[in-house]
Amino acid sequence: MRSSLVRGMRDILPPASARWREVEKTVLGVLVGHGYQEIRLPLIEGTELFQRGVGEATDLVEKEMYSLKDRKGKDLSLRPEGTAGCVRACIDGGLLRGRTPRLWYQGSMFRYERPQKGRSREFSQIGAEAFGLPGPELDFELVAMLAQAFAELGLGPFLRLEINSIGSAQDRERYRAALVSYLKPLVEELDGDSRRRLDTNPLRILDSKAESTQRALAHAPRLEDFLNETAEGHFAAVRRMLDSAGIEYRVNRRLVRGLDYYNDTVFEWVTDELGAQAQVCGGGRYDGLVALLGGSSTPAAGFGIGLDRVVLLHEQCVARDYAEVDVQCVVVGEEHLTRALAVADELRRRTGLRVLAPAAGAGVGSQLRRADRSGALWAVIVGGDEVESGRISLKWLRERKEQTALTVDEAASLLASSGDGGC
RNA sequence: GUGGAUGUAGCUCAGCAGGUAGAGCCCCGGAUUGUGGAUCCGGCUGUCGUGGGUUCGAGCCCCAUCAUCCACCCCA
Repeated sequence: MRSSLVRGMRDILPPASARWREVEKTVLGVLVGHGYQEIRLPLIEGTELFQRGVGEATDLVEKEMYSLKDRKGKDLSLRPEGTAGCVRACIDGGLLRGRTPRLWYQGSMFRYERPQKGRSREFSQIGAEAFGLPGPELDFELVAMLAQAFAELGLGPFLRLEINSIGSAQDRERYRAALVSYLKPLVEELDGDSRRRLDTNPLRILDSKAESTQRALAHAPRLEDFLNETAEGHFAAVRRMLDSAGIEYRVNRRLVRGLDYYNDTVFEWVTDELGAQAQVCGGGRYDGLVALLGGSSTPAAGFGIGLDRVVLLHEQCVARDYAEVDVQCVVVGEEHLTRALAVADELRRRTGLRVLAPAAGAGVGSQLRRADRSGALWAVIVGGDEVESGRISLKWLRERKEQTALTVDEAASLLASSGDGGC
């Protein structure tokens, strides 16, 4: 019996992997350019980290975690998101003492959900988290980096930024009470999920898609009326900065996050191109989380980018041909294989290009056909004529140029001035 | 977790009152014995998702199962 891929997992094969590389490189370039440093985190954490950090009542913790017991019975979980683990690591590593680290990480997250396009059980995120900065300029910085990254990827026209402020925990507590007492008499009109949430997580009712629920919410109290002055001022400042930077956004007063740790500014990037899996990025401020997880009270904010969805969108919206190599070395006659290998090696070292070694045993025609298909820009031919004259033949595969005989040295400097080595 | 659709070659798909599998693309070779892309010629490729059942006979019918997709849900 042939073994098969586990449900909800996915392989990323070439050439799709090249696209992943490009997306990752672009996003990370922006983060690094803003002074964010890499932090590497474990895939497994104690289950209670997520229960406390993300929130007991969230769907994520309630029913989507890959949880297991190790051999001594300790409760562990594969990370379903990155923020809690990052905060834990910062506390453990003493990173927050008198410093304001800006960090990025990338890697797999795991959630046990029904798989769909854009939603697999293992998925990849790039996350950024910044600590110790209470001001609105951090919220702005995070959003601005995302706007830049998405623009560089050519995805600007397909994405929309939505932002909101959900105030402090106290604000939400007061609002929650008001919302519940407003909805209680209307219970009959709510959909099943929303009814359950009335007790567990009433704010999530706000972004229910059920029509009857949205009707029932028509005259509900509004969260923005419950925000304290500081939260109002903070949100206004963030918006001013976005305005003056020319970053477009929509204030969505119904936007609430599914994870409990957020406060004040929250945001999402959404697209209409991916069906139901519309959200490609989400984030916000979480000033209370560090203290909640046992560190000293530290303001913080961050985001997570759903890379699978961004890559999917990129695939749909940005045409690309990813070449496998830059130069294909072609050998004519097996007796010249050693020479050809040496040429390939020298070109590799001198140019930094991707140079594919020659395949002995195949005819010149088929070697060139493969070179053509691989997307290589050049073929370098080594055979009897070349060995005799002490040169190689350089052939342009994508341009109308005459094939020329050059010394390896000349070829190397010519090639070095073009191309960037692929990845 | 709920509801629905779909699984045939590497890819896109055809196949029919149930009679034992086909096309295009791809790939390989040749025309052109040291030159790719176009054209022409030839060739290779299948547990018909898996297991069971009905039948003389199942890709097609029935049951189960697995996977994918869509919506719900959930989030990134």
